[in-house]
Amino acid sequence: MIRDEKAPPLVLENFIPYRLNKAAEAVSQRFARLYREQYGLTRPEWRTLATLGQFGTATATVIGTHSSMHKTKVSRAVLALEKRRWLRRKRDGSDRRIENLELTSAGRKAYAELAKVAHQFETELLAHLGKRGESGLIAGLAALERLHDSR
Amino acid sequence: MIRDEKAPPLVLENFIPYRLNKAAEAVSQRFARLYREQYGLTRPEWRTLATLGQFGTATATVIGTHSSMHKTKVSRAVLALEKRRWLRRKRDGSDRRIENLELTSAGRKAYAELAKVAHQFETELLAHLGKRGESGLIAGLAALERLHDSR
DNA sequence: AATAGATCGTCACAATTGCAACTAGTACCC
DNA sequence: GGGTACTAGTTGCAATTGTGACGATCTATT
Repeated sequence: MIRDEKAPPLVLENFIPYRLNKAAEAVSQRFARLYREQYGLTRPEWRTLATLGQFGTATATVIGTHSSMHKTKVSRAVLALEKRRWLRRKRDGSDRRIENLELTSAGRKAYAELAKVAHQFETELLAHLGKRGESGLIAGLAALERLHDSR
Repeated sequence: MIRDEKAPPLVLENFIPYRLNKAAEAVSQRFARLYREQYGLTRPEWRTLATLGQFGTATATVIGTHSSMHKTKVSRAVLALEKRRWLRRKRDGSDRRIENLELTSAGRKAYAELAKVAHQFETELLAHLGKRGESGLIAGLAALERLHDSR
């Protein structure tokens, strides 16, 4: 048995949190180009659009919870999408603190296009991973989600 | 066969890039607490320390490449670690643009402690994922890395 | 119905980051 | 060997992000 006394205590490129972060970053960047270059959206704006497209109507707080964004990020993204006339604010009948947000028809159109782009990106991504990579990644993510949800 | 015509075009919480990002973020945040609360390090500082601990000596450029950080981030992290007297700059004999960076003994001590913390964190993380989650995650990350390295 | 405490969204401010320009130095190459 | 192009690292500035406080509103308690 050979023992290497100079082995570094930690090898960054093998360290799971680092690898996970780097992989996520790379995927995000690649995907972001699709909505940034074509539509000029930022990531918070994209997430807001996606949430609203999915829900039909939502408050800023709901958007933040659903898309894991801080409320100030949501606030700014909503403002930007409103300026672009992709969403509208409607006051709530029973609670005047709340804004019920919904996409305009232009917003729904953009959402439909971007949802298609997103699906295609995901499909291609998974295809490139191969069968084993795909099922592995999905199982790994599910395990991480279970871990974090239980805290 | 029932068909739901109102199914949203995209469900964010099932979208792989989003899930990957969220999982990575959560793991990072949890790990960051260990070096932030105990040592007052930022993430760029931690990565710089880790790289330098691993390599013994490295230039700022090498640190950036190895730890996937922009050179300005490295520059600022190096300055911070230098002020803390955890690293030293040495001029290169043959190229005076280069700074050969190395940890001081205080830096090496901190690195040794943090490397241990890191390993422990990783071990516990993987243990919590279960056998299937662990091997899946590793296979998935490997597949993503192959994909990105080949671009 | 008055008060206390929570929630919703926004804003001002500070910290962090990224970009582009810069200085200093090296390499090429005619 | 003088010009040109490249590389290493830093800095100033702008954009992005996070924090804390705020006004407005709602809920619960008494």
